[in-house]
Amino acid sequence: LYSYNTCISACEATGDWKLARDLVDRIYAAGLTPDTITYNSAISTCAPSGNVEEALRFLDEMNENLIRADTVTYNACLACFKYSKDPRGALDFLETMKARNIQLNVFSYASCLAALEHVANIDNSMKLLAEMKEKSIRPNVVVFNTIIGACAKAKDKDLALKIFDDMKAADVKHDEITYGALIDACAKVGDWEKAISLLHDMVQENLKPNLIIFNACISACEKGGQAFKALEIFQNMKSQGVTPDVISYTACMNACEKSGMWQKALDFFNEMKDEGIAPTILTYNACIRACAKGGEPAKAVEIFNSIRDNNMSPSTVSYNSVMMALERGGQPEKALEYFREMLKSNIAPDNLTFNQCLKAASKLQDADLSLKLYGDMIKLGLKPDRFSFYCCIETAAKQGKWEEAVKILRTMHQEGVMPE
RNA sequence: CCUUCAUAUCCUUUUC
Repeated sequence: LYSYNTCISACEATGDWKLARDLVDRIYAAGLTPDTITYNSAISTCAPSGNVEEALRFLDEMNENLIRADTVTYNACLACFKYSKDPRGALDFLETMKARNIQLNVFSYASCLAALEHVANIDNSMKLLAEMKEKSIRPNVVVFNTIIGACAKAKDKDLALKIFDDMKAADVKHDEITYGALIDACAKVGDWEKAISLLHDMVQENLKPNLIIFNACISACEKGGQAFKALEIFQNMKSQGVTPDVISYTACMNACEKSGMWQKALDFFNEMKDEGIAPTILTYNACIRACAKGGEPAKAVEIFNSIRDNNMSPSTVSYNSVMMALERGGQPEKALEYFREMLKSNIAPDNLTFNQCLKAASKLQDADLSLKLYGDMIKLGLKPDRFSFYCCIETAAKQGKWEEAVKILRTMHQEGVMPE
């Protein structure tokens, strides 16, 4: 049984819950009885894919077979919500745990906080923190780090820094991850100076900046429009023996592109390939956008096509980016061709895709097209925003159709979209 | 610290 459990545990790294399922069945087939650890491990394999259904199936199976489900079991289930379709379900599950008299611990709250990070507002996280206090469960470094991470996602840098102070006041020792989350909070609002100052702080405290820390700093400089600072950090990390990865390169490329140095962005692209680092789809997208900004639509198309040559699929953003390049290059018809190709390839268009098309329709002065696109957006459940309406109005305006323009303005009001 | 639970880093449109 110990051997089986070890194997099941190994499935977590790859998130292979099917294999875990098979191994559990084999335990029974071998005439053995799985224990709590077997199921706890099996449930954990469902976390990377956010497969809550399968996790709960394992939990039910435990109950049917009278295998005791403990706090770790329930915590493992909670962790499955993070990447599920409904991460907020973690809150309900926490209530289920209470109702079933499962003893909550710091892991329960940390898992729940991690699940909420991407979807909820920070108030929810703060409530959970308060609840821990009530229950005399002391928040640990992971709990604080997770909350700081949530502040970063919500672009609330000040709250992130305040939590950091609270953490110190509570005598909870911070670590590299704390700094990583704090620097990310600065990055998200483009405060590159604070990000770099935090980098220095951690060095002072004898915490060694790792790859993620440097990458977050590069991103902070990029967002703050400081391309040269970003490149400086890129050099610094190398001289400190930290090898840049694909994220470092992609972040640098974005920094270059944002500052108008699109050739430099492409240089990075070539350099990373020379280093034997495989680009991700995000890297390709950064390249395409650099070409778009540089007024090189042909190059953008070339790189777009090379995505498939490298056995990857263009993403929605890839299409949006290549369409942007073509539009900027004065080829709106060609941009629309890519839109059609996108639909054929079953890549889901998003709001930006449609806005891009509406912009093309405006350039082509094609009011019928813009009307059709508007209808398609609604059909697909996408919400036209101010820019979508703006394009429609512009198209009507170019054709002197003022009545049509006024009509669109009214629709806009009805839809609750505020005009500028 | 060796069978089971939680945390940080990269991409897209804005009137002229």
